[in-house]
Amino acid sequence: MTLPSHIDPDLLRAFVAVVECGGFSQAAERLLRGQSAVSLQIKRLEERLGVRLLDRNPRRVVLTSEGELILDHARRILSLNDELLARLREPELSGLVRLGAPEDFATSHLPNVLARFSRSHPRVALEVTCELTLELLERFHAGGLDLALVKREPMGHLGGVRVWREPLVWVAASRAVAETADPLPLVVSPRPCVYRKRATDALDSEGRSWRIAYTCGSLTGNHAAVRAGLGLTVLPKAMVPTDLTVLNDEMLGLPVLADTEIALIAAPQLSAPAERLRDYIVRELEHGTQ
Amino acid sequence: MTLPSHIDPDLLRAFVAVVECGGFSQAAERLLRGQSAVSLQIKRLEERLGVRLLDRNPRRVVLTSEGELILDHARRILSLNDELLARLREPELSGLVRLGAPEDFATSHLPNVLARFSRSHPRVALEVTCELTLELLERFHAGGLDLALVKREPMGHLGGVRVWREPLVWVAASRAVAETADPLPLVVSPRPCVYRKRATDALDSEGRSWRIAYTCGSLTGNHAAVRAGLGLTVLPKAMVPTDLTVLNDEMLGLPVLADTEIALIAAPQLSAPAERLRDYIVRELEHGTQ
DNA sequence: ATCAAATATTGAGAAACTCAATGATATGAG
DNA sequence: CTCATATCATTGAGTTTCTCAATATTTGAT
Repeated sequence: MTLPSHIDPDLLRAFVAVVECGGFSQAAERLLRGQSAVSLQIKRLEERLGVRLLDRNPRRVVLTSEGELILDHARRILSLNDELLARLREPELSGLVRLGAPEDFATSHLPNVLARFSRSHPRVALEVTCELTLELLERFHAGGLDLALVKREPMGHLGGVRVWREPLVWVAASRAVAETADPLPLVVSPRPCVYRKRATDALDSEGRSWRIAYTCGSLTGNHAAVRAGLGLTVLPKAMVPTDLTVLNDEMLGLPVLADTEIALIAAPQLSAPAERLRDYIVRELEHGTQ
Repeated sequence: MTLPSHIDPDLLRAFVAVVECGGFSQAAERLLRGQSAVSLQIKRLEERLGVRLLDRNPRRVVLTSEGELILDHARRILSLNDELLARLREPELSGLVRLGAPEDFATSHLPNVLARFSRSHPRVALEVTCELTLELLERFHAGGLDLALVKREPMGHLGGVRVWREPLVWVAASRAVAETADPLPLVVSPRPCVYRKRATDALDSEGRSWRIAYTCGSLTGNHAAVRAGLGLTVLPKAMVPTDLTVLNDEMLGLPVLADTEIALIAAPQLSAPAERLRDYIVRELEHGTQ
């Protein structure tokens, strides 16, 4: 006996209705269908799946263990189904969404997500602002952004939903840079930069001396400086340019860095398009390295 | 024009196939079906949804914006569908899963989840161990647990997947306890307790003096002590017994506490039932207050 | 035993689906 | 400009599947 490759949602709906109503007849009423139809639907479902889903007694209907196993799935499928239809019913979204993001994130993981979003919402204009996290927060709280992706200190209470987590690593043009230099030369973004703080705090707590060798507001500027051998920097693992070297912590006595967390924060009363983008980002990034 | 309430997954599969193959004919081949069938399927889908999904040219097929909007959803529905079927194909799971959890979590949010799991996997035995987080970790690393839910310091690098996050609050029998007493009397679990450390660290960093007034290994024991006015304790917000009072931080000068994070960690080579439970817990708790 | 309440079955009619063949259309080579 | 070609659209017949209404069967309580 071979299982089919598709399950008719109609059958699943009947199944869920029977479970929730506690009987075939009540379910039939709710489904605006005859009792025999429901009976046959359940029978069909059971036949196709090759398992018994419900134990029928004249008094009550109870789930078998296979029924339990499926119930969750069935509900999820139905809710996706409904969501899809609901989305088609509502008019096409249009408007402007102002999104803030740190430059590194905006140039690495974000573009694909935004591109897909934009293709399915051609009348929504996206305005992306790239700044350092603390500046983004300022702008956000001043009402200048609908949504912002910010680097969150693990302790932080900014609220928001975490959408990304990634190890932070030390990066240099070659191992030599870290081996020889004693005040460790750092290449980082200017002052309120989260990674900069993360790096210097970690070094301080190990009593290792450091100095700022180069500072540049632009990410690629910093990459260039590192490439030129001016010093080390700190980057999320997935964003290390291929021609730079990740420094293995233990070997060089560099401190371990806490993971980066990127969280999405949203203004109190979002417009419909902003709300949609929020949901989209959360869902798309949800599988980011946990 | 009224939308139907169900979408035939078969049609969605055809739609996705056309998008992925870049054409009706290739899709037909993949679906083991005639080209006209695919053409009609797409037509039906478009008619039912009331939107045009694909722009057809003899050279290539491109998604409309509505198509983009749906594609994600369609893929998700199909993958749930497949997952459900895959699950039915495999033999019934059986065996033992050893799960560790802190007592508070094990008595609050966990039971429902485990009950549902157990109903759909009647041949899987669950052995739940309640201990303090650090003891759980010890036991876990000694190979004594397949899965463990542990309180994670936000900084922590235990790995694992976060499954729960909840504000931590100060709790007492009445406001009076915190107002009058100067060395703040605390009711907490014995030593390696995460909350205990969280509380005393927070107090220390504000220079507020405290003393341990009562210590008990059992959660309900601690509740009783608090109820009797012996001191304050710290609890996740949702777990405060109704007859105890949550102390509003600012008023009493109590420090703000970082959120609790509960993470699920898993042994390297999980048995099939343990793997299933892991997935189940992650999914079920995924909507816990972010 | 008998009854009441529930589900199961049956057969007929309607609807939907697939196929194979044919029609229509845009693209690019000559 | 014309035509060959690859591609999707349409048509009509045959088949399968679904629903309904009526009827049979099952089960547990009295």
